[in-house]
Amino acid sequence: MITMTEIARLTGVSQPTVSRVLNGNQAVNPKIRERVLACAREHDFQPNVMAQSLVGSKTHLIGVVLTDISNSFFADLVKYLEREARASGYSLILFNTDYDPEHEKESLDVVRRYRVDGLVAVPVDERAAGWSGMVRKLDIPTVVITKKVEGMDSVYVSHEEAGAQVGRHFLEEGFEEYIFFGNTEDVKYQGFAKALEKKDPEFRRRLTVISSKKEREIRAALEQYYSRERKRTGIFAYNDRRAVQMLGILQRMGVRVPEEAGLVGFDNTYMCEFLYPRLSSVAQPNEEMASIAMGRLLYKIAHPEDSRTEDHPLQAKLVKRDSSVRQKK
Amino acid sequence: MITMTEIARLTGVSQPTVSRVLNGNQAVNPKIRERVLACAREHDFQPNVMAQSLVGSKTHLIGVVLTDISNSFFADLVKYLEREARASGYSLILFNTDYDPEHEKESLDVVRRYRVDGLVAVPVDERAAGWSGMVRKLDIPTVVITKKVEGMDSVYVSHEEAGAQVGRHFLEEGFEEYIFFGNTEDVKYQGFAKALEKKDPEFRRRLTVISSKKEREIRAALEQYYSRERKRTGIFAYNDRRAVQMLGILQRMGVRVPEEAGLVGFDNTYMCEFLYPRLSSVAQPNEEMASIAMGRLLYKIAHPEDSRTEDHPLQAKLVKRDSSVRQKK
DNA sequence: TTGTACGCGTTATCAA
DNA sequence: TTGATAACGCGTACAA
Repeated sequence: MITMTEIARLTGVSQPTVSRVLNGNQAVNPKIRERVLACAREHDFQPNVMAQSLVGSKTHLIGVVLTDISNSFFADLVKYLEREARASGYSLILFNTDYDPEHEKESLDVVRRYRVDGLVAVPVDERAAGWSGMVRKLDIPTVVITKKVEGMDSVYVSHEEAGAQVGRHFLEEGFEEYIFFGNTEDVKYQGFAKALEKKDPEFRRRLTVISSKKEREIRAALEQYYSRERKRTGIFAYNDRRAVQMLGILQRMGVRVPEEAGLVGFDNTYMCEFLYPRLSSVAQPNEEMASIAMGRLLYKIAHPEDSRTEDHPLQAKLVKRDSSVRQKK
Repeated sequence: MITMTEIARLTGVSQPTVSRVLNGNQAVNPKIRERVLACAREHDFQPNVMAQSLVGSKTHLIGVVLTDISNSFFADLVKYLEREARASGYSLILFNTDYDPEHEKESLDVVRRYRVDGLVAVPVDERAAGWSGMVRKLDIPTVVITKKVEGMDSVYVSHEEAGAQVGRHFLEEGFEEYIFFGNTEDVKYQGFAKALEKKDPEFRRRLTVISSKKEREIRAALEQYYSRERKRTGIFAYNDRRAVQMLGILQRMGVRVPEEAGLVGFDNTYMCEFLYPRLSSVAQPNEEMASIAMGRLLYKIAHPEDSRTEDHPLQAKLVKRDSSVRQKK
């Protein structure tokens, strides 16, 4: 691949002159300018970013370290992050930790080796011993996304409030028993439970939790659940994947949705609109989240002296659809 | 961030010695070795890849330029590509073209600027004037994935054969009328049509094509379709997204699946197993595809003198589920 | 307006 | 076994 020095040789000028022409900084003799530009175009010159960053100490790379790119929620996020980065002349170097702290550690090392200008991280477990210390020690402008980490810039959706929205929705719709499909350590669950408890201090007696991801076990749990007489049940699944799974199982069991069981998912993925019945789901503002995160990151890169830390809680929004709303008329 | 020169200063040796210690190449005085290693550990030294590549002319970067990361099929692919790359000490620099040739061109420029060691590409339109010329001119080891490009290494699934499988499946299951939901320029369609035509030269009279992505239009088309008496209809959707959409519409219309209409999707995404009825779909061997592509790419990087080009057509496999198979018993 | 000289952080080649 | 020294491709101060 052609270099500035090579172009300089071909056009009979010095390398810095070529640099000046190509960067359009200072004034140069129009004739030389043309000659150099022509030569550069002819050989399709592209500056070596590696060399540029070596001298300029800017790599124009943003490290993205996340847990699972195959999850369409994150894939979506990456798409928007890439768009924002590209618009500002940055590129993404991507790492998938697969929820493995080892991979995460490894990725952070590599990220440092590339001297990325900034880092967008979705931690495997932000509460794990030393995670935030580890990241802070990298000394790279960082924004945590989808999670809140104390003392670090975080852009996230309040899962607690989101869960509460679902709880309130269930109350409005007159559900009287509840199933949470997921892990109760999830903040979504906390908010959900709190909202319900507020109206009904004894709601836990009317709550069933299903955590398994295996169809057989889920089905068994549901069959046991339905082995007694039930009132209208509101089911909250911790993401759309699980919600679709749940919907399928309910349908196979012959439970009518939403008449007997209302269902709400999380992430508002494209299929919500397609399913029958259409699936209610909590929408996270993905594009906004990516945009704010990248905007904040670029600001931090541009203002390294500003060591303040910002918290960006965003609002999720429950999109109510047929799966949890009683048919009118 | 600490450098070798800095470590050299701190430990009172020369910088090349530090390099030797850290790379473990040549023998060095054990005492010095320890001293240097200790210092490196203490400051968590990570070599500057930019500097390394400047001299070594290897960046350990693989450029990934694809059309739409938010499509879970590609997201899945990226996950496996990343895994393979990581295993060989490479990292991914990711570009999302969003099906825009401008973005694609731009991405390829940036990829060159970073002097990536290899490129994995999903072209926006591999038949577009100059695409393959453009990529070839980059002079970077490249593997095209999911598409076949003459004269370039390609790893892909034969969509023609995949479509044919669906056609044969419809024949076996006794469908007598057909809907193709997608664009007829798609090779899937060609294979599908050919397979059916073989048995029934006049099958086109029994074929309806729906290309719109808008629910209203699709529904209108279906209503028109069902305005006359119909035999059992086999519907082939060009991907699972569309298949789910189609399924929802059919269910809303009260068309029974698979009794009145059989449905087959494409990509075999996770939800196929969850839906009711479970969705038949053509499975592409994603992991294998990523693994072969990356393997081939690494080979080409390691053997730049070998300019042969390899074609890797893989077999898709139709996974038959309830949505297209008559219930037994 | 242009060229010389230097430095960024490494690796590699020498000579010591 | 170690240390000078050059080189990679570029940007930038400085001198001309």
